[in-house]
Amino acid sequence: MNDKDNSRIHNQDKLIQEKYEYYAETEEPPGEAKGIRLEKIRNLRARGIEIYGSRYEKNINISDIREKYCNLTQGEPAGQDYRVAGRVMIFRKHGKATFCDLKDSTGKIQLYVSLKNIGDKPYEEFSGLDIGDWIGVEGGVFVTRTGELSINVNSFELLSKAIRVLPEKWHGLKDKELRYRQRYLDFTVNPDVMEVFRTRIKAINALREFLNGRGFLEVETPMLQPIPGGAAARPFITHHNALDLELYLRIAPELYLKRLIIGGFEKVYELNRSFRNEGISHKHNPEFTMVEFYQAFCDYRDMMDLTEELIKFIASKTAGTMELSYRGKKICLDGRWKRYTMLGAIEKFGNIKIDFETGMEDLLGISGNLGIQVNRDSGKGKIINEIFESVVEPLLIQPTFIMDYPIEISPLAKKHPENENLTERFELFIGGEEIANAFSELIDPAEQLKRFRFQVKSSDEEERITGKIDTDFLKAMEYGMPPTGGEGIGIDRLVMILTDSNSIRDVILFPLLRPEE
RNA sequence: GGGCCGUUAGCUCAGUAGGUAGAGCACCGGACUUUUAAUCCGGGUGUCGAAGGUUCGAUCCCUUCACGGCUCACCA
Repeated sequence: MNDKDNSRIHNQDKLIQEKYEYYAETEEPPGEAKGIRLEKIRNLRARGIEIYGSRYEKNINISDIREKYCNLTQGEPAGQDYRVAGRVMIFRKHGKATFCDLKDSTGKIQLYVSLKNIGDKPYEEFSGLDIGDWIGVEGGVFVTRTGELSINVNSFELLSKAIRVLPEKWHGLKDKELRYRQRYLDFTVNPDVMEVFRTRIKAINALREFLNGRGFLEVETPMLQPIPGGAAARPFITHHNALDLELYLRIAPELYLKRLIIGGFEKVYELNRSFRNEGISHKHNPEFTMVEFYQAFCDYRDMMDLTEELIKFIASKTAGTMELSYRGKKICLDGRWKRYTMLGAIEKFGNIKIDFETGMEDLLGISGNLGIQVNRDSGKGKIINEIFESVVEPLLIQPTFIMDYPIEISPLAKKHPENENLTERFELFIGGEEIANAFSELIDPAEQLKRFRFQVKSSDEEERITGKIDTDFLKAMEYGMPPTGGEGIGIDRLVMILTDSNSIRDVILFPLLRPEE
């Protein structure tokens, strides 16, 4: 051993010494297992073994091995060596031979490591590995006596050492809080979780593929907005120092996308993260993903057709089928989806015949009987919507469009030509959940101003704090906005349905949690 | 924000009519060259979420708090 090696080991020793102190002093007291592993690291380093390695030239994925050798039989040599890399998940030690499972991003495969094959010293080193360590191995593929496709390891390399212990192999990590807080562990030990997010990624790719294929342009508009608009929600407030400016995280990209339509873009979309400073539930995360798309010269009926095609396309690219299972219920996306007006749906599903001619006292009586808390100052439209949500919404398991929403809850939608109390707006429901919201956009700036004013007037104290009217948007509209169909789809909710997830947190990689302590 | 439930070993969970705890996996020591949650022998590694209170004595009973889950409300 030369001086250079000596000083390297000395430096490593010093480093691990510091590390040991770091864990001892700044973290929770190291449990025995971690203490033992730290001790182990010290020993490995004293022997000149680097425990945090660098690159490893792997030449195949585990899933590719499985695919390539699915027909390999016992005793038949595969005849070629491969280099794979991954994380050690479990050991089955048998004295002078060891089986273990190696996991990479594509799958798991069994390793067979025998003293006879790799030699005394490497075998001893391999025996010192822990569950959770990352290693690279080189060896040939074969099938064991029990029929398990395996790699007969000729040599291995430690790529990175785990000094914390992975959760249990059999039950995995169940504690939801730990799963969300330490998502990396969730992925490591609960393989289904990665599938959920692979589906999410596929759905988003399919969405882009579909919209790009239809000539929509993907754009990016401000997330920091001086006036948050496009939805009714409380925003997050932030501040720009240099401009000394109060800014808000967007609650929707709507008003900026419409500016683009005014500017001459004909079809645009934004796959956006929006932020709403409101309650957290199994359906709500403070930041969430949606797509908004706008198409000039269209109305809400065109958007309905487009939506139906879009969702079917996404389902075919993710689930690969039109039959979904969600919360124990079968959902069938095939065929033409049902379309009802809101008032028609209330009559059909609730056997309640109401409209805007119905007297206020009657409406209050009906909502009262349904146990709905209604503010007496609310307009008829709001009460009708409450009745709809209570009576109809939970029943809309199969994909269903509900059309013609009351004007007072639809400030950005065009007035219905046949009923001034309604708008050309629809929502799509699947599995009892609202998935999409769309309308023929209101393009008359004078009417828009009137609606904004009504919103501000009828909003409560809290909403009024940020209930400023976006006059810059109105100005844009005054230059002339073409008739446009616009829509928003909640991506998280859609993915929940595609993956049969009960909570939005199960489809968001890092859902917001209160920090520990 | 309201209601209900939970928090015990690294993980999954038992438990104590109040006498400071236990099982599987993981871990440590030993045996074992084709296992599949390998097996066999030996070893509990813990501030029982936190702080008060009651008590001779609290992980257990009471109060408050923290965090989480489910649910209702608001919203998408």
